[in-house]
Amino acid sequence: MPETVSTLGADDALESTTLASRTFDSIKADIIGGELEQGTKIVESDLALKYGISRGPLREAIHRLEQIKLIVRVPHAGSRVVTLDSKMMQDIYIARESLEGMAARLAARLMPEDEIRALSELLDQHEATIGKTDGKAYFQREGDIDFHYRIAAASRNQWILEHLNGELYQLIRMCRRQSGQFPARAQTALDQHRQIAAAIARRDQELAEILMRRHISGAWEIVKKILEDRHD
Amino acid sequence: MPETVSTLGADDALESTTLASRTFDSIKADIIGGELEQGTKIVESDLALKYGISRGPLREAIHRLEQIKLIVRVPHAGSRVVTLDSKMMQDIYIARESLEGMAARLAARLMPEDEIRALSELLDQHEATIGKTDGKAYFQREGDIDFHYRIAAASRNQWILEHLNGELYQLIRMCRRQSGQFPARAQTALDQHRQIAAAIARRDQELAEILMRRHISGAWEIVKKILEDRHD
DNA sequence: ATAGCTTTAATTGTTGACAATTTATGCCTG
DNA sequence: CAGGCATAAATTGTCAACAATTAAAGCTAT
Repeated sequence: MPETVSTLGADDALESTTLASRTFDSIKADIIGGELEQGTKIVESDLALKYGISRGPLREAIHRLEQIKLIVRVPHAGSRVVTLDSKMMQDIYIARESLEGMAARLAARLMPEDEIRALSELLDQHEATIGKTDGKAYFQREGDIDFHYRIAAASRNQWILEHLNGELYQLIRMCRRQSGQFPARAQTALDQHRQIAAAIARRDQELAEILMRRHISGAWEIVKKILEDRHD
Repeated sequence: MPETVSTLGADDALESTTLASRTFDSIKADIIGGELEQGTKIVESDLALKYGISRGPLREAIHRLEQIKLIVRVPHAGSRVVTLDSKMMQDIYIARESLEGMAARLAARLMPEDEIRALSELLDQHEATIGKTDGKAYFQREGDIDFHYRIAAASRNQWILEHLNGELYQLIRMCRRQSGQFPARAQTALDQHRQIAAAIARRDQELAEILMRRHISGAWEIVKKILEDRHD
């Protein structure tokens, strides 16, 4: 089992510096993991008790979760776990298409050769994983995010990186959990990843951006279809 | 003096529902306006006293300002007003180019006819303003943001709209204040706005996106040059 | 005189109590 | 019996005191 989750940098830091920060991570994990179901009412006193802290830091955690759009909050009324409807998912995928397309363009210009090599090796690992596990969904997905994360990081654009990694990828994880498994797409995705990596290696900015955008909008079309089929 | 600031939706709500929210708006205005200079150390007790509230809501305001990147905060050490260096500005303009390009594409697809007409009338007002005031900088700038805001809104993409309006436009305002005036560009910008509006009216998604991206990357080139000339 | 350690002050993180607002309950009236 | 007003409960917003951590000042030793 290859250790491809190393560069993720999201679920680390459980031993963080502050109570609010740790609680933020915990709740985030609970929401993404599904322990806290979508639409659940968040009651500050209850959660404070549950996580064994006082309401102060908990409020801070909630506010940060609101910024990430994992929680919606109406003043004086309370907050609930976000419920992802089709429209919101579409908005997220479109924003991601735009930002990651630009990231791929920048990566083609700026990614150093050794990182490009490492990216290629990562895709080799993915191919091996697909062969072995017949597309065991979980690792595929984390591997997919790992690929996208590396390109975002290679853009050397702090704003884009933070918003992809801190916000959009979390929501994408939730979208995927909601729309269930689609292991058939594993090989297709890998092929597209290879093409994108090749464009970056060739320093073809234009193509890298186009391929990335096509890759993501394609992913959205799949998710969209699944959601439509379900609601009939 | 035409009232073109109506659709802005940013500096409104001084009579908001909660203390933290009002304070957030006040501090934000003070930072953008320059009363709180870049790099200023933020001391919670001092600010709480200055704004006449307790540290609780003030902390919430600070955290929100941190999310918007108007304040940088290191745990246990304190927070300062952000200092915009050239790299950060570039990151912001690039992110904006990506997102607004996509917004323009979506607007070309989705903007209703009456909004397109209103957009055109807005540009007429801008032209009149340029003629009358010989490019009085302030109104030009707010007018410019007004134009861009309408397109972002027309994208009907909540994520993009919130992040442009809530985060990037504020930072752009700071960038502009820092790089000083350049009234010569007023007519150029207006021409480009006209072309973008025309592409949207023609429902030409591809062209609308390309023109918007060119418009913004051009704006960055100007700002960049000013910053370089200054530091020599 | 300076480098490094110790002690002190300033600032942030956390807590529990209090005030304001909203939502739910129940009573009264038409 | 239904609708609306008044009251009560629950929940969020705000405050001021306390604990923990970091930055600064002062001191000693080389």
